[in-house]
Amino acid sequence: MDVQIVREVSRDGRATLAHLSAAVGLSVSAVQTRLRRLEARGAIRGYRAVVDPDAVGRPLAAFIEITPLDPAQPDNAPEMLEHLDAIEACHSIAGAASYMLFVRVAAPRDLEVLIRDIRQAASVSTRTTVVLQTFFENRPIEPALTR
Amino acid sequence: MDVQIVREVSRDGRATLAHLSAAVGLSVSAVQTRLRRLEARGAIRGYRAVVDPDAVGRPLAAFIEITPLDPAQPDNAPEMLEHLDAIEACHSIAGAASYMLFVRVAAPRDLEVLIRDIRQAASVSTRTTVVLQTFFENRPIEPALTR
DNA sequence: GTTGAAACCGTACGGGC
DNA sequence: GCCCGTACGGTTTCAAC
Repeated sequence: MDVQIVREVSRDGRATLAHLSAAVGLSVSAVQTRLRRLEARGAIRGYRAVVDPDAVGRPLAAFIEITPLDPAQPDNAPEMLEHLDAIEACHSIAGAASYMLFVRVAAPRDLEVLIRDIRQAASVSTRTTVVLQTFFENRPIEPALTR
Repeated sequence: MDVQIVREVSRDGRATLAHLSAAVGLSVSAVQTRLRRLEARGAIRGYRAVVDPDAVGRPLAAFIEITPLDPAQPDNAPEMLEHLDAIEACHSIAGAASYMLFVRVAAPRDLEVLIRDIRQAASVSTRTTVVLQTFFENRPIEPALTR
């Protein structure tokens, strides 16, 4: 039941309780209680408008792999990079590099500036892969069937 | 003005028109007109609940780079892969590989199955990088300052 | 862009299972 | 514990300006 609510609200974040109620076959009140609980437990972290990057002046996306220059140093790259608003995501990864970033900028020269900022802010080397075309992204997460 | 509305609604996708109206200093109706126009023009593509991947049984994320086995063949990998709901994003990239995927699964063995499915569906070789920890992701896109 | 009125929705509360 | 129904205040909608 909760799974179905999550699915609906992750497809349409502005769906009304009445609509959700119709979709899952519960009363509005019951849906509201479940939704509030899902939000309180952190299963639903919030709601976002999905924005077209081109429309807000960030048509160029890239992946940036990051490797600390001195592996002996304590490494707090994520905190050092958080203030750069071009960085949309930051993961630590298994592999040659330590972190994988996903970034969006307006133009190639902004990417150059960003890479320089990243290197300076976190004392790291970088390896950048430019995105040529995005076929799809941010697809709603389907609750996994396997338990 | 539109920029400010986009920023607000991308931080809180369920913000009411009344709240947006207060935030940008326009009447509720004016905000509604602008919001409808932004949606119609595709600047706002939709609204999503931000779901905790752990809570829906997909705690394991990975990047998968994809290279066609036969570069001479016409390549329609994205269409071939669209039906796999573990794939959250699919970009074509500049670099050694042709595509970069971002995927979420329940456990390592599901990743194994997924990689096999991808290889078969699209006749490609893959290179997978497991995500160890996500510091942040899906941060709201700030409209770029530079024009 | 604005105002205003009607329809709709979110919320809290009472009660039943 | 979970669910439903109702009533009220806030919200969305759409007309006229």
